[in-house]
Amino acid sequence: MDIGVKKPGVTSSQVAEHAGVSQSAVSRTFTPGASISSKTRTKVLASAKQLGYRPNAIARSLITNRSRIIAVVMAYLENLFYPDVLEELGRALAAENYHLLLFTGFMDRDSDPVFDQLMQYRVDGIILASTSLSSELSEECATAGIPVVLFNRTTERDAVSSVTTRNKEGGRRIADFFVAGGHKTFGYIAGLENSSTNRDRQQGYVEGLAALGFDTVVIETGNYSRPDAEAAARKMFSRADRPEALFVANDHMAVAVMDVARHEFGIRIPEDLSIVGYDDVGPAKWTSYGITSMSQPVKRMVEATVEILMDQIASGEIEAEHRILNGDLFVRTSARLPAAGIVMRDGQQIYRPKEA
Amino acid sequence: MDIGVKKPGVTSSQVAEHAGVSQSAVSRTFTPGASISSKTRTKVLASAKQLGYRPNAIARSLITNRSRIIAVVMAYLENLFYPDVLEELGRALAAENYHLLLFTGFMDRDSDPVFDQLMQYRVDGIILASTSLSSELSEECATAGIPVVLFNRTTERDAVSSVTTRNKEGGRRIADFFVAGGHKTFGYIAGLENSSTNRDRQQGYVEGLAALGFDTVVIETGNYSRPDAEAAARKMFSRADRPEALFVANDHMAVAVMDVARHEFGIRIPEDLSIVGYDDVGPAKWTSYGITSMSQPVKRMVEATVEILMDQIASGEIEAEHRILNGDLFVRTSARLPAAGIVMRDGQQIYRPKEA
DNA sequence: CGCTATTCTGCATACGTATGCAAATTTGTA
DNA sequence: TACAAATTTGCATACGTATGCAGAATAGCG
Repeated sequence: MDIGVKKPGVTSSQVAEHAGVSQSAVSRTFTPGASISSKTRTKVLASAKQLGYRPNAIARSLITNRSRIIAVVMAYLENLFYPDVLEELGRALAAENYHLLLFTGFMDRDSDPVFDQLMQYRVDGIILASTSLSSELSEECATAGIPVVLFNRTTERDAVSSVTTRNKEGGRRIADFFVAGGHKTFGYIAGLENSSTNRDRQQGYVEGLAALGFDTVVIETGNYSRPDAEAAARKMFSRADRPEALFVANDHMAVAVMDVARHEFGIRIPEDLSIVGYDDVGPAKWTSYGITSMSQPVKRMVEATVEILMDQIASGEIEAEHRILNGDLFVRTSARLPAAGIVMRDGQQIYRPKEA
Repeated sequence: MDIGVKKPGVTSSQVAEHAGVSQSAVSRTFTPGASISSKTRTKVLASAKQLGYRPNAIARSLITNRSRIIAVVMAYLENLFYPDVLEELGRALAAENYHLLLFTGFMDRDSDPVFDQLMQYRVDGIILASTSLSSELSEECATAGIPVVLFNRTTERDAVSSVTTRNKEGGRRIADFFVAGGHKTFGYIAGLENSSTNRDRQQGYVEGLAALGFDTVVIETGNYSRPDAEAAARKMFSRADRPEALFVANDHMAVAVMDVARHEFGIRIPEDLSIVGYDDVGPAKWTSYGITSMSQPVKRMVEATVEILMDQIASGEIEAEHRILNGDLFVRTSARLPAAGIVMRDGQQIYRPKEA
């Protein structure tokens, strides 16, 4: 069925003429807080409805110099953590009357074209949630004077805002948990080696173990990717010194690692091997996996992210702000339980070594 | 660190002045195919680079009446199928120099605000990939003269374009597969009852079974949601006439159903129960599940979607087009195997009852 | 070299809205 | 009723770019 050519679109001037007022009046009708009498307002609204008028956001942006668009850069969505974040971001931004321009589906490191697009649309803010290509891109954006928030990531120079959780403490808590469970040998499946999350989790874990008297940690790298994690798991489980406690840097990899352990090596979990993951994302909760996992509070992280952006947009001041939130170690069936320290909260078991 | 107030942004006029040419010349430099000598072009490009100029897409949109933005509406991203689609869409649209405005994170059925936003940004096209809120919204958009494509969904009145796979044939193939595997009793866990995918899959399945002489199919409804699917599974498995072959309307639910079957009811898969899903999405391939599943070719579906949109945008003609693609039944470990009909393709087992 | 045909260029204007300013209207008060 | 104060209104202009048009520059050709 052919509906024909694209309709021209109703303009404020047309509405003005139809309502017998000036174009300014129409504009003011649709500008909250503008000076307009309720009489003309209703008159305008009636005409607008009749003509099917909707303010042209493009034209508005041009004059206000505000696009009400936030760019979100996520290199990949394979790890369910990111779709979760995206969905929550959609909600939070919509509540603030902002919109979400998504940049995804490019694995390569050519951040320049992305940056170009961002700049061309004069986005009001940028959320960088991809683990790679953050550093250069964030520098560029900050230089351009656009508010940027790194999501679940930080950079060395902390000139750009970020929202993260206490990854180092998380790693340390997992070390505590393993040792409290009576484990003696430890392994780690690393994420992307140059990512801050991986660095912090690993450091906290290794330091935590060292503080408890365990100096050796067997390490393989899974690069936060499923195939790499499988390969890492195979190497890990083929070692003569296969550890009995294994921290996998995120749940996305932990799922793969568990599959390899059980179905390729016949390892029983948690009898032969304890596994702890990170993110507490969907599949971790599925009974087939039941992964004991450090949570990252997505909702609160998103709220903090949006809050920072809104503040910076409103004030025009780009003052780097770092929000660091707390997670909890949700205890399920993938790791041996310690004798003490497990408490209930909201019907879930979490590990709290000392009363906090 | 405070970088100060937002930079004003370099305009084409400033570049023009710096390069000693007119603003038109600058515009033409950045408009492919415009009439400009290579001499002035290089001059302009030099000045542009020096000043850090980037064309303002907002202003450009205002005059060309083309935003180069495609709106994508996805109610929820919990089912990994949709993040997959999103990632692929990101790639495909970027290749055409289009951008992706994402609307997600609203479960409620208030489609009107969404529609308002779409219209305000004068998007060049709309992709509706959420199973709910499609009908009304698509009507509205079509009336407004904006190209719309329904992704993985159709409506009764087929005035609006759509991209789907042969869901009815898929259901039928699954019926064939089950019967060929020697099953005698059959069940179905339904998706959203008013969705076209669910309707077609169910119809094909039931008709296929009937054609083979089996008239009773036990049905529970999971609404394409994980919690609902778990509840449906519990009801299904508590029945006296629990079927031995169960088609679950998508993999997202099938995973939940398998977990309930194994861990709550102690049902062995595939010894006691054969399960087949739909979508062939991530977790279906994980060894813990190994779901035999009808695939939907995401990449090709996305290509078709973008192609339709680009055609309609270029021609200005909104002629409803329906692309229906083929899927394959990927055979894994969740269902008993038939004696014949399984062939290898690209290292994967698929079910092809007759040579096609 | 002179003429025409072609390619480039700049001028002016348009896109649809927001907003400062001054005029017009309404409201409040004595 | 009369006047000041407060509110509302319309006018004009600006935002940054694209583009039709006419004139300027260049190329082509005998």
